[in-house]
Amino acid sequence: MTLDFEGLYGTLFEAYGPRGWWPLLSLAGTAGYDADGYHPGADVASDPSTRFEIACAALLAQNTAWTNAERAVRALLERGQFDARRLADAETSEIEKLVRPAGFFRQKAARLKLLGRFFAGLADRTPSREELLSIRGVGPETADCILLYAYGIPEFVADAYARRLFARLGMVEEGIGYEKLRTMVMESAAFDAPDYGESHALIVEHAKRHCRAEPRCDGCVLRNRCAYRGAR
DNA sequence: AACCAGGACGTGA
DNA sequence: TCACGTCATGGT
Repeated sequence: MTLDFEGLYGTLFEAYGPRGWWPLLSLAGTAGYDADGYHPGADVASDPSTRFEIACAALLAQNTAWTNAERAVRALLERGQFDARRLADAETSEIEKLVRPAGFFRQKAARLKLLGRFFAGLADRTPSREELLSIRGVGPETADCILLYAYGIPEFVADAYARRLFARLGMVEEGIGYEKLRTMVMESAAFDAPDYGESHALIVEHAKRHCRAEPRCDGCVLRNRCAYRGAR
């Protein structure tokens, strides 16, 4: 089986255009950013609070619809402004209240505080993938999103959408794990961080529109390459 | 009214 | 190692 990742990227980019990830609600409405924080073509501001916002948002979005995670991010924004130490020292019950719409709110509140403690101690240093993975609540996808979108480090985000899409396209075996797909893609493609960032956003977009759990193949630009062709 | 959503972790085999 | 249960809100 062949893994034409670059061809897939080209097709999705042509279909959907730049997505402007990671959405930064703290900058929503400012120059280059739309009302939901998306910023196609704009540079990611890389100050500590913006990086911490991305890390928190990535954690809040775990196995949760973005619309729900977004509410929690907005609530945190209105209060803590994503100062890591302030969040680390905040009352747990207070954080729980703010992040409730994101689901798993007790877990996420506790883990956000741990994330705050970590980032407060990090200062200006760039964390390693291993360091991020050692934080309770930060798994491979969250770590890669932080490295990619907050620090501009090239990482392929091999999330559930990517694994489902690639498997349906016949590019990888069914049931492939996160690390294996990440490695396969990164060994096959010489992408920089902006391209990996775009590819992940494009895959999410495509998976939401068409390659859902129950596929909606009408209008899918990948139909002619896909085993699901004609199935639905 | 089940099912799904931009996962991670603890447990037991 | 890996399969499975748990965590929880909100839209379709």
